[in-house]
Amino acid sequence: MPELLEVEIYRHTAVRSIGRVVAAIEVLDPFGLRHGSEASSAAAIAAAVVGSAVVEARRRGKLLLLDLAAPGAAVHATLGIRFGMTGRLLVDEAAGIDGLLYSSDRNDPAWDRFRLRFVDGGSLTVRDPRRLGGVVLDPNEDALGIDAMDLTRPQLAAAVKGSTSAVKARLLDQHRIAGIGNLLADEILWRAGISPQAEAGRLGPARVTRLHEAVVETLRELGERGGSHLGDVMAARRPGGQCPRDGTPMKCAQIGGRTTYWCPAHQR
DNA sequence: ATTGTGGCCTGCCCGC
DNA sequence: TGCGGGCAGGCCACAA
Repeated sequence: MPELLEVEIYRHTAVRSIGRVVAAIEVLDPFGLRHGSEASSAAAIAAAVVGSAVVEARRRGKLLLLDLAAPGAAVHATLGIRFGMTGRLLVDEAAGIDGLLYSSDRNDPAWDRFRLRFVDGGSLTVRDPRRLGGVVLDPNEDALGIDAMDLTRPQLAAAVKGSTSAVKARLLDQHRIAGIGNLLADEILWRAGISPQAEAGRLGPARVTRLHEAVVETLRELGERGGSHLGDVMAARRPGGQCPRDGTPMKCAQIGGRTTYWCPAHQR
């Protein structure tokens, strides 16, 4: 569920854990510890974090990063948290985001997958029904591209240059630009008036500029509104939906492996 | 190297 | 009411 905007909210929530020493970890599920080549064991995570304090809460794309240091010492470990499609973050049992769109308002403690217990009695919890998220010790942050919040026009131009794939697939490629998910991609392309199917490498300078402006504007505006699901095109992302700009029936197809909606009239 | 595909997981909604 | 199918805001391993 979370795209960059939601993970940024989680980061703000995680700031409340700064300065607090970890007493123990709880792995309530094999959650995430199976995750790919970067998988970490519960024992390795415990050894790295117990007795240390969270000193910084950072974010790169959709990856939340908690830096840990022993009292008076330098950072020696970083805990990376991925939220998959349905993960939430709770600190001291308060959810970072309430009333999520993607599923019901249920918010069941049975879905708790990972927890840091602090010596002050509080906690930081990852709650993830579908278990598509994960926790990794010292993740390779540079495997992710530039954070979409910091994206410059030249960086966007470099990200699409020479690619034969659909522009939407490029926007979703976390190795090049980190943080844009399926809903943000559809909103950005709708605002830019660019078809998600357009070949990335064939976008001219004017279209790259428009796309960059749409990225900046979309992140700012939807950030102010409070989430990736609050875009103008969201209501039209359904069978029978009509473009909010010109009333044209929206098209729907799988692009970049994800369900995509766009307006065939004004997105070219 | 790039690009596309299948699969991982579970909850929810729709139609029968 | 119960059940099956399809869908979901992500990402990884794998194949061509």
